[in-house]
Amino acid sequence: MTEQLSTAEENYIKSIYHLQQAESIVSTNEVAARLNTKAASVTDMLKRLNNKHVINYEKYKGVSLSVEGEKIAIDIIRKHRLWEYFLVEKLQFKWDEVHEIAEELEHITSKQLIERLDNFLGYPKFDPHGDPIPDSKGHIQFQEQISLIDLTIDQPATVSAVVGSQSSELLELLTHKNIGIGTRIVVKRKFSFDNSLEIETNDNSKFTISKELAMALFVK
Amino acid sequence: MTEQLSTAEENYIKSIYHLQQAESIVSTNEVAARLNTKAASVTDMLKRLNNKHVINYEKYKGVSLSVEGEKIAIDIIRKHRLWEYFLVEKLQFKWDEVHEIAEELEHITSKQLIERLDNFLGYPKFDPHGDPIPDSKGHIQFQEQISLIDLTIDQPATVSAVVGSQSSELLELLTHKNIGIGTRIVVKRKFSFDNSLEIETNDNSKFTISKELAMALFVK
DNA sequence: TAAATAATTTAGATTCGCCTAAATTTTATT
DNA sequence: AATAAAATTTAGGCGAATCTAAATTATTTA
Repeated sequence: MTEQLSTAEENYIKSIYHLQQAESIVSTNEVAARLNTKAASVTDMLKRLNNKHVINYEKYKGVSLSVEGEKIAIDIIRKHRLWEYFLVEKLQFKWDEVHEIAEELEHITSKQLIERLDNFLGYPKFDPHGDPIPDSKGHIQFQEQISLIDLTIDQPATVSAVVGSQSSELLELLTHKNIGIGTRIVVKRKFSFDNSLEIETNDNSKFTISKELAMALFVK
Repeated sequence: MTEQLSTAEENYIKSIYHLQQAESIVSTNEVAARLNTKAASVTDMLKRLNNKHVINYEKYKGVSLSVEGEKIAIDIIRKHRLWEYFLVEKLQFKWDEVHEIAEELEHITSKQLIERLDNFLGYPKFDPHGDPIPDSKGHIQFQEQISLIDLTIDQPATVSAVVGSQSSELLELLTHKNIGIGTRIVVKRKFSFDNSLEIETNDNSKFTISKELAMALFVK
């Protein structure tokens, strides 16, 4: 289909994909900020990617992925998230240690490799951060994720993502409270004074968490 | 210690290492042939690597690895062979399918990753082709390997390498006879007429193999 | 050993991916 | 709407890694 892309090209495509989640048209400066590079370098690359038909780009008009480009982006994301899953589940890395390594592994080209890895891992649907892993056809299982703060009382749910998962302070708190991706939670009471929640988890323990923490936890 | 090396630089170092197994001083043309590149490109790179002190190089005098360079080479080979082991043992690849993929994986930089992978795999000593895997300190367990054709009668041994393992004809024959790396073999008789051998394997089957096959099998 | 041949290096280009500085276009503000 | 500010692109350059063609050095052979 498409010829081999360089690592740099793949990183641009991935960035544009992620930026497009917020707004369908992405600016040169946004891409530059995300990739820690200069706007002039981005313009250069956009011209090249445009020639390869993986993006739609017009001078001064911003950029978006073509259908082809979106396929490529999803494929890279699939690889990234499968490797993250592997690193956490098989090699015992913590979920906040795997991103950098997966950034490298996601550029390994073998199609066979990723299919077999997927099989070896048991076709996981979500990565260690709770983000969905696209399947081999590029289908992404989108899911309603709501903040724990908005969860109905007595409605069981599973922690599927943590916003700001890069913060070690947050990680410390979660470790202490024994909460992670996959933890089952039921909200038992809501205290309107400070918006804190009384919750019950997996291990039958019942305790209160702050508004701040509840807002950082997403469940499905 | 040393700054980050590019993939290209690492590949040059690895090539020089392997070529040095045959002769301690390696020529520009030998490197060029091994890397499918031109002699002029090699000269360029040798100058660069020389400046980084990972090789010993003098114009027209050939090249050899410095102590530092050899460490780097062994580290890359360790990564390559561990990944090959992973691909065969965990992802069910055949041993003749993994080289290319490992060529990419060997350049992933994380030290932690490779140590954890090693642990996950159970600290294997030999890769699927029977080549030794250097340990985390760079020690390589060298082993006497002899051709099966030279093995003493009634002396049990284990298949540790196959020469010409890239040939699919050979692979076909080995699959049919159910012989692979790790197969235990005892030579029961030698027939001087055609130098064929009667052997007994793991699974208690007894059969004859040709001189050609015996010469391709190495045991320890 | 002198000439022929082979190996290696140098010179000069090219592409990729990046940079800075200057020019241009778009957007926001008065 | 005119001008100021912000965003973007162009121009020109640089280092890495490669190439071809020409020059140089080493080796082989007659």
